[in-house]
Amino acid sequence: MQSQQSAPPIRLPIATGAGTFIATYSASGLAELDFPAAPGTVGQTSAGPVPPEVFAWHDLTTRAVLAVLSGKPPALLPPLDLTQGTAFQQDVWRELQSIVAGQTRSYGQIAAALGRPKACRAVGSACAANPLPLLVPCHRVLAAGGRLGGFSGGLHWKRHLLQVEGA
DNA sequence: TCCAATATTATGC
DNA sequence: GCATAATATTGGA
Repeated sequence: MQSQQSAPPIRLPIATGAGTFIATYSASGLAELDFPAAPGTVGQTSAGPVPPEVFAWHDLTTRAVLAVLSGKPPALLPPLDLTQGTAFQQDVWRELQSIVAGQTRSYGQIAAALGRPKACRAVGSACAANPLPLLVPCHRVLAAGGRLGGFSGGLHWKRHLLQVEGA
């Protein structure tokens, strides 16, 4: 890369009934989505003008997040920038997006779908590194036997999301 | 290159 | 149910 940083990440808040999420956009699309942190902590949202592209992405992201929180699949998603993870992680995230709302799969199932049936633990690590919870439905991945595994940002989110989806 | 950690799973008690 | 071993992938020293 050149020494010039012409495209710094842009952070925008998403206000929902459950709190304010923070969406981070790169030059390629939505790069990260954070759960509401401390109450009142909106974080450093980007100052200055927001590029038209990002503004359009943020509109799609906002609607998608609100839809998922309501237990409905997002009708349209902004371009996702998943170039930060390893090849294995990107493979896992791509597999997660194929899970339909209301359906659940186990870490072992995801691992098997990737051709590594014994990589269940690695799949869990990949999910933990998922920068886009909700949009990449890591909350629909359970441990064997239908037990809840873990979840970044708190298990209560995972439980709530599964409940509204009827899973 | 080696070591330790992990959002798992299977087995044994 | 709880404890233990095994397995794949990652990140840091």
